[in-house]
Amino acid sequence: MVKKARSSPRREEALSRDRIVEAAIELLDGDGEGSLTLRTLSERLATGPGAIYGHVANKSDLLTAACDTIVVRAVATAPGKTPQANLRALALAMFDAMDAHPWVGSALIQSAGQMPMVRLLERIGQQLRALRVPDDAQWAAASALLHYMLGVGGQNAANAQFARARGADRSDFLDAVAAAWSRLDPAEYPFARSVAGQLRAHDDRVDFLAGIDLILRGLKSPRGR
Amino acid sequence: MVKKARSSPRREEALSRDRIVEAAIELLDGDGEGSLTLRTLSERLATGPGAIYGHVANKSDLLTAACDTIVVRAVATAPGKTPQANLRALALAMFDAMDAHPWVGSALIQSAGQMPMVRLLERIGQQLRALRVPDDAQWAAASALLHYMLGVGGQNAANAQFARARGADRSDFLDAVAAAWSRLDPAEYPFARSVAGQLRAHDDRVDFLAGIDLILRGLKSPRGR
DNA sequence: ACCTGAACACCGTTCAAGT
DNA sequence: ACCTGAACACCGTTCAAGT
Repeated sequence: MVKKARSSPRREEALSRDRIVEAAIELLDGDGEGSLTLRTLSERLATGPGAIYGHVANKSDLLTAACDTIVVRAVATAPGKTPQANLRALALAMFDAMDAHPWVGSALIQSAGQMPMVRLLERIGQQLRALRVPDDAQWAAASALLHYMLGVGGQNAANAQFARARGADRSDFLDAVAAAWSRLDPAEYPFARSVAGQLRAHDDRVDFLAGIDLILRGLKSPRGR
Repeated sequence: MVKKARSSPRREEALSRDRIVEAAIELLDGDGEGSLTLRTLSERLATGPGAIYGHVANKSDLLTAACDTIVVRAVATAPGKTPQANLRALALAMFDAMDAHPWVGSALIQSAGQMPMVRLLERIGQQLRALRVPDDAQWAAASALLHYMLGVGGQNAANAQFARARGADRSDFLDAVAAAWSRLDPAEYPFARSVAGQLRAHDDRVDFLAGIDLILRGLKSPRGR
């Protein structure tokens, strides 16, 4: 927790991309998305802001690299017995990663078409092949699963940042949302109001998996109207 | 296209929240997410940056309000014959809105728990009730549909911004992504590589609807393993 | 009461100067 | 070759001063 104890914290190890990314993850995990600044980062690395650009193209590249580090760990789950089990395990691993590192959700969305997203898409696609999903249905299925995960992750990240900005924790945030939804016009917002009361009781992790299962069920049922 | 023709462009109409939001939308649509600045906005409104804070709490509030304006229009679709038809129409209206205004996707994700998102959730929930989805399954279904839409929208927004940053259009961007995916290790990324070639041929709108239909199919099929 | 716009406290990024 | 850190061109936001 001590921030600058030593007056001349000369670096022992040389600056490297890995060390920079690692420090960025620590910053993001510790104090949220807003705390990652080229200045705070270079301070933590005991260097100047310019030095970082020797190893990283720009801030966006850095964020994608940090995100990729987390995703690599998350998708490296032990293979299960069935493709369904693998998909569920992958989904839960990603949920847990995005829950532990709330900034990953938004970084993942921002990294459209780049490595972290491709890793995820690849794992999903491979399990769909193992599930013997027809070739012409694989893309739609993979895309649905991927975008669903991205949506949940992005929303999770927004919630976390919103709560942090108000100095509140997740629980206070949910209370505030539930209260706001309860104040909506009953004639116009019956569903939101009915859901508001249950908002607090829900387990996001269970809900997330229920969404995955819903999509997987759709995959097994016959196509066409 | 002329930016400052008159030297003293005195405002005719008084400043109002609506006029500010309207100008913000024009800026966002015209030059992308990065172009919305309190300074550019106040310039366009022929006032100082401070004046805007009399009608809008902060930039985040402004972005949410702009997003809400678009969402209100999009969800106001004529009722169809069946709940399924309504859900598909709602999904397509949202896709078209997020396609025409690429910044809406990220604004929607950022506005966690606030009006634009609630409007969407409410429309989805009402159709699920009409579909006679059991009470205890409504939340999971609504959440899956909502998060899927958010994921696609967010990804769309990221693509658009990425392409704009490179001065490329959507087509160039897709070419670059397809080329990058084709360069991946065939042993490790068979799925991404197989999909890379088709990337250009896909119609995002059709794919989006396919995802919605996949979730709806899952809803109709029996639960449990 | 509302607007104005200079000022504050930041950003990401660059690049001459150092080692 | 690599690091340093001042400097540049911006941000969102505030607030004394004006009307």
